[in-house]
Amino acid sequence: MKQGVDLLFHAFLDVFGQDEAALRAAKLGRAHRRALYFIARNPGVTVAGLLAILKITKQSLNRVLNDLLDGGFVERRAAPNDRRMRQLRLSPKGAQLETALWDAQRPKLVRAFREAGPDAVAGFRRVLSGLAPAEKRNRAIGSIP
Amino acid sequence: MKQGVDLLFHAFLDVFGQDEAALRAAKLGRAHRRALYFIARNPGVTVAGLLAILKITKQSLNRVLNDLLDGGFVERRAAPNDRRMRQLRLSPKGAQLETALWDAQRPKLVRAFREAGPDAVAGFRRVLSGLAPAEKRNRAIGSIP
DNA sequence: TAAATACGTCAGTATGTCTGACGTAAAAAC
DNA sequence: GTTTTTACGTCAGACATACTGACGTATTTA
Repeated sequence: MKQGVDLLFHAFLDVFGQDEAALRAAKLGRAHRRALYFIARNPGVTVAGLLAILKITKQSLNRVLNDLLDGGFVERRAAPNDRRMRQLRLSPKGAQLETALWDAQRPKLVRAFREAGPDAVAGFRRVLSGLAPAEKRNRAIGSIP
Repeated sequence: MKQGVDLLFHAFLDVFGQDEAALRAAKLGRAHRRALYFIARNPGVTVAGLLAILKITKQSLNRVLNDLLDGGFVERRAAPNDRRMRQLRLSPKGAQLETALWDAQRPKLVRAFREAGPDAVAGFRRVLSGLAPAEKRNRAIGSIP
């Protein structure tokens, strides 16, 4: 079982620990990359929703978010039904960056998934779904499905 | 595929992001916990070996390692065959802490693994093995198997 | 109108990590 | 047997990320 934890650690480093040139070019760090990724995954997610995903504090997110807003990577606007909430989505510029970042790490994932085979991938998902907290197994709270 | 990345992120947070009371009681942080874990997993690992696992710099590790040495959680001694290398292992006190930490997170893993079933676990390992860099798939360089 | 909610921000702090430079002991190369 | 390389330790300074706590604002709900 500990072997599984080892693997989880290394795989996570491999997927999320990369130091992309495209990121540094945009003067962004890994925290920005994660935010960007989950905004892309959950277009229209609210600030509270994103906080729940990233599990960081409002203050921590705000710094990152302001960088992304200042850089024009993310757009923020009031939710139509409740104007207290702010919905977040990628700008075209942000989407372009996200695509570039994703394309850079995609081959590794494709290869791993294909080499393992569909049954292994199904098992991979089942185990990780059991590990991740129940509320987070699907899309984020506050996102528009 | 991105769904798999989402899962990996949340599962990692769940497994490695915990803020154990036992850690704070020992005045240690998550970086110490990771070092402790991988020393426990690779008894006799060298400093360079541990660096390769954690993928941090020598200076970063040294601060963490010194805390662990000062606290009496880890023992360091020269390798018999090459006295330039230092082998790291847990002290009884360190092993005790590691066991306590592990026992705290174990139930979650046991449950996830059991609920998913052995085939799913096998798939989980296959996929993660494909994601993790090849050199790290087994035990660490510098460890005594 | 009053209270609660969702968010933004200011200020200060802790943690974890980095680069760069320098030093030491031991092994390997010559 | 001297020189070079290796493996590690350390000092100094910096940056990135995240935290706690307090306070302000707009908007919705009671």
